[in-house]
Amino acid sequence: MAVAKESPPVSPKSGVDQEAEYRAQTRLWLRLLACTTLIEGELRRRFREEFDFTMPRFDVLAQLDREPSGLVLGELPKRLMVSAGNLTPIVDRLVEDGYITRTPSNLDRRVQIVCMTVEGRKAFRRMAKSHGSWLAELLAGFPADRLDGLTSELDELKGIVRDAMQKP
Amino acid sequence: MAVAKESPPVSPKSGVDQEAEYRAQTRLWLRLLACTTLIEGELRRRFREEFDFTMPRFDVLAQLDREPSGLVLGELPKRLMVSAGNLTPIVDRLVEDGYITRTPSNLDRRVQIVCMTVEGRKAFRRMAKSHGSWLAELLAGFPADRLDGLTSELDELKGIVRDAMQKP
DNA sequence: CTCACTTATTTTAAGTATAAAGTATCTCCG
DNA sequence: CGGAGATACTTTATACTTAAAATAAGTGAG
Repeated sequence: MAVAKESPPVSPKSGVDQEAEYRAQTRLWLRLLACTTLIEGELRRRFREEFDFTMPRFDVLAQLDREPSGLVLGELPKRLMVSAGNLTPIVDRLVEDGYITRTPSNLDRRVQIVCMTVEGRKAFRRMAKSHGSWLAELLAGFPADRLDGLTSELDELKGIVRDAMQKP
Repeated sequence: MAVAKESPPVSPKSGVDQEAEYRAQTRLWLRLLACTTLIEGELRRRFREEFDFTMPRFDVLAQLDREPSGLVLGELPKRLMVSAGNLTPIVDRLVEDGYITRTPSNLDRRVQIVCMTVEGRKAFRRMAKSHGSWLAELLAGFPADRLDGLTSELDELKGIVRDAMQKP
């Protein structure tokens, strides 16, 4: 089947161009990381100061807010892109603090259903409002008519990266 | 990984437009976060599998690689945008494992100079090479002629966010 | 039925992260 | 000088994170 000794490059770019593309890719990655770190850090700080709350806890509530009938616990790690083991103590504390309930399913005793409580929902809405205005404040300087364009590009990037991860 | 829904406007624009901008900002933030999480997770996984190494450790080496004469320890938290206390155990382990040295300055005994060892530099170069090709693999599908444009936009965004954080 | 498999969740070990308090050293004003 | 305050770094307490092992419950082939 294979004939050539050294498999020919998929894209026959010359060394210099390839080097340049490498650097451009690295720059993109570093910028992406810097932006996210910067915003995330600021949001985290404010969550802590204003509400004595953390972002992972908020993220769980955000998922449950749109599910009035609750969610199978196992759905959370998938949606939040975190490991299952990570979620256990976070959910524990949210239950303990009265924001959510955790009920075993009676169809399958391995499964648990998590559901926001009334107080949880109230607290979430209050925090979500602040979260939104903090974000608006941080991003205010970015031209409104270019928000969607940038979002699309990132969407595209996300799809590309996901595909690249799927293949092997 | 904050995931908020929408809430009322903040700046003195009116109604519908403001709502729309608000949602566009949230979408942008979620996409940014998703891209970074996705790429970071994959890079972390590979670092671990291939080199039994972590990204924070790699990041420290990356900073020291460009400083043949070493770096004042206090410079690291600034460059890496992490807290100083966080760095202590990471640097400890890198010293322990022989990748770097930590020497007290004799001009100011509070100050420490960290410097890569020969083996550290060798290990770093090997890992950096893989890091680069992993990134190239993940980003390969993104048009090379648009890399710089996206990077510029993120650069701009970073500046805007930083300014917004400065003001208060 | 039962034993191997699968699935849902928790536990554990190791590492990363922050904020805040602590220690040591330096600087400089009075 | 000498002590107040600044600076460099570490320690502590708490929380998040993953990978991998453990537990527990369902599923299905023989």
